[in-house]
Amino acid sequence: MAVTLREVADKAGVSAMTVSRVINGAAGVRDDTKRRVEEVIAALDYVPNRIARGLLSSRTGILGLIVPDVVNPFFTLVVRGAETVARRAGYRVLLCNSEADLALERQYIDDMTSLRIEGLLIAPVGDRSRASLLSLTRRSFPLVLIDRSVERLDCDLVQADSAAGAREMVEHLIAVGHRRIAFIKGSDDMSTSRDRLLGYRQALDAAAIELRPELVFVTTVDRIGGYRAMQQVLRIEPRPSAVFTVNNMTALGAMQALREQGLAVPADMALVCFDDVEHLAVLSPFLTVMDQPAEPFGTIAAQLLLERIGGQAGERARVVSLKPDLIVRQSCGSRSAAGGWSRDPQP
Amino acid sequence: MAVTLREVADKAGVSAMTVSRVINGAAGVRDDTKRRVEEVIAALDYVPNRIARGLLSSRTGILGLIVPDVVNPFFTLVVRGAETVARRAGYRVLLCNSEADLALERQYIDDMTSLRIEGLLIAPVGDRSRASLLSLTRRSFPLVLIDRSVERLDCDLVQADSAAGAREMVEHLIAVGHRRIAFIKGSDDMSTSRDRLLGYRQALDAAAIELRPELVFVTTVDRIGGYRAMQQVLRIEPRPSAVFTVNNMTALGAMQALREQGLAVPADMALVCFDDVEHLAVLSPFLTVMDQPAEPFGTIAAQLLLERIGGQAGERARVVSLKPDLIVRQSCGSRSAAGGWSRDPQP
DNA sequence: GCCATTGATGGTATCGTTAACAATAGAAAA
DNA sequence: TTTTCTATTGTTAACGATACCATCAATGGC
Repeated sequence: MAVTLREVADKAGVSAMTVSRVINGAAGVRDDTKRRVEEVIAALDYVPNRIARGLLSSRTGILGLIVPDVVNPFFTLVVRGAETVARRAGYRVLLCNSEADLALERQYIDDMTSLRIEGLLIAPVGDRSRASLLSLTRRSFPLVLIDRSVERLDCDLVQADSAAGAREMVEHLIAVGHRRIAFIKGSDDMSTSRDRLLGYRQALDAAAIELRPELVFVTTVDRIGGYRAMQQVLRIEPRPSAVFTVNNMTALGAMQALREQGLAVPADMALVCFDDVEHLAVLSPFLTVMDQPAEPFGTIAAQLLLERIGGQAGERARVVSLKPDLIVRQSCGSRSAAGGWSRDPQP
Repeated sequence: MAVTLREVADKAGVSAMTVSRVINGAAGVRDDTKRRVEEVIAALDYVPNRIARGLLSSRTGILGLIVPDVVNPFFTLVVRGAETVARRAGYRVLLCNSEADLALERQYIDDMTSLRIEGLLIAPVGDRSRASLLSLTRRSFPLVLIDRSVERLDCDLVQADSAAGAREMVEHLIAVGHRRIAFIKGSDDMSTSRDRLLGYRQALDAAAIELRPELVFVTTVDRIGGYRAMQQVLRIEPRPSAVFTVNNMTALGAMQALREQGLAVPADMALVCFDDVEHLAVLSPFLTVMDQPAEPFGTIAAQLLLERIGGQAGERARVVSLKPDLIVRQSCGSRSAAGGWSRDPQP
């Protein structure tokens, strides 16, 4: 169907090898031969078959990227960052959406392996992703984890300092007067949930506030999860005065639940979360958040991966911890930093 | 490096062909042989090499998807839709972000062709994408355009009825009392900009309002473009009472410019746009928009593409026009449909 | 008991490209 | 002139999987 190198060779009256040399800019081709071949290539609209090339060289020029939810603005930015770096290095990115489904994630990993991607960037579903990933690390396949670590899996990782971030955020809540603070988190299978719980605990401890297990809600880390969890929060007596949700999507769901009950933020309930909600911040910046540098997650992870592919990384796993940033806006009734507009995105 | 079929064959004491048969579930393998091979496959963690397979069959199982901006929630949803349908049909999606850059787009198209993707979904940069796409259509390569048509390029297309949508939206503005309405649009190179301008014109005509060229602003269809255009709008005397922006990102930028000037929506200026801003609608639904069914854009386009790949589509190009939906909220000072909350996303 | 038939398995060529080596021609050196 | 060299081009094999045909043993029918 598509034009092959051999057809070009025939039409140009040379051997396949000569055409190959022309394509790859190799030396040892006479100028007029080269010109003739190039003319035929242009005439036939010939494009080399990377698949065939890949078979021979096992260099496909493709990187895999698996995220649990492409629609989450955090991951969208990660994707953009990774893609940009990959492109500059001459790689394409094969993007897949695991939908936080372990079986689907496994299938994608197998598929990508089978397509001979040269390396994998992944924000894993959780610790149970270990089995799938282990088969990669065992044969030292280039692999970088994003956002979430996996227990007992020793490999490159780009994450935020979740515990410190959570602690700072909860300390802020305490500082502005909250003492009954609920925490909406994801499964303990995810390192981010564990780490943020730790920070929550530390902040409470430091303020000598008892951690009440009935104020910790476990749910799925998406909008619907946040929505349901907030409904549960609202059934608690006495009602907490503040809620800390584990990420942006759960915060959105939580907001929605509050709104449906006619409750206002921060008047009736303070609300904070991890991750900014990019576009939202522009339009009506009021949610106080622990912003993670999403795009750098992608760029740094891609760089680590490229280094590993290039054999420039040693045996040892490298862990990059990025510092999240507290952006104080208006969602926790803080009087200490009214507005906080200065930290908002510039056009 | 990776385990090959031949290694499995050797270890199992059979020929390569037999292993191939087992992998593909072909008949004609004795049960005990099959079992033995399967054991070796499991033991060696063997995964068939799709690249090699692809070389022989020219079926790589990869679809290409090129969008101008992955971060735009509209395209994010398109991606999700397309990916879901592709996966169900056993295909992977290679996603690339053209960043509305023609040269980059061309490079991606060439790269993907070279990787022997089986079909391409693309939201093209604009009419000037024609040259790149023509080389595909000429050899009837499976291709579906998303969101934007390309002049004089006859191929499958999934779009919204932009003209009708724009007209309805501007008519709404007129109905609630606006007569001096600015329009922030993208380059005429994009069909969506042309079509929406047409709708704008029709609505004005129908109301016997003269279209004033100085109220039409051309910019890039991203946040910064909307921001700059709105700054220009604010310099016009007398100031328009309403602004219609061509998409969600320009609306965000426009909002930002307004906020910086301390202007309120809709009190000081009405604002409407095409595309909803998903997450935003949940948190503080106030922007009146012409919502496009983003995810169906992706699913339908993918279906059309799969049909074409499967040879179930005829010669003729198929054009699917999806109806956008006016969601009236509070950003144009409408009293006729106060709130409009009923149309907002449910959890 | 012999040949046809069936079922299981192996051998070979192939996909498009390239690495490694071979071969040719003309030029330079002897 | 003959040899050696260099520049250019061609040949062969290989990457991993599979289609196609060949082979072989066992079975059944006569």
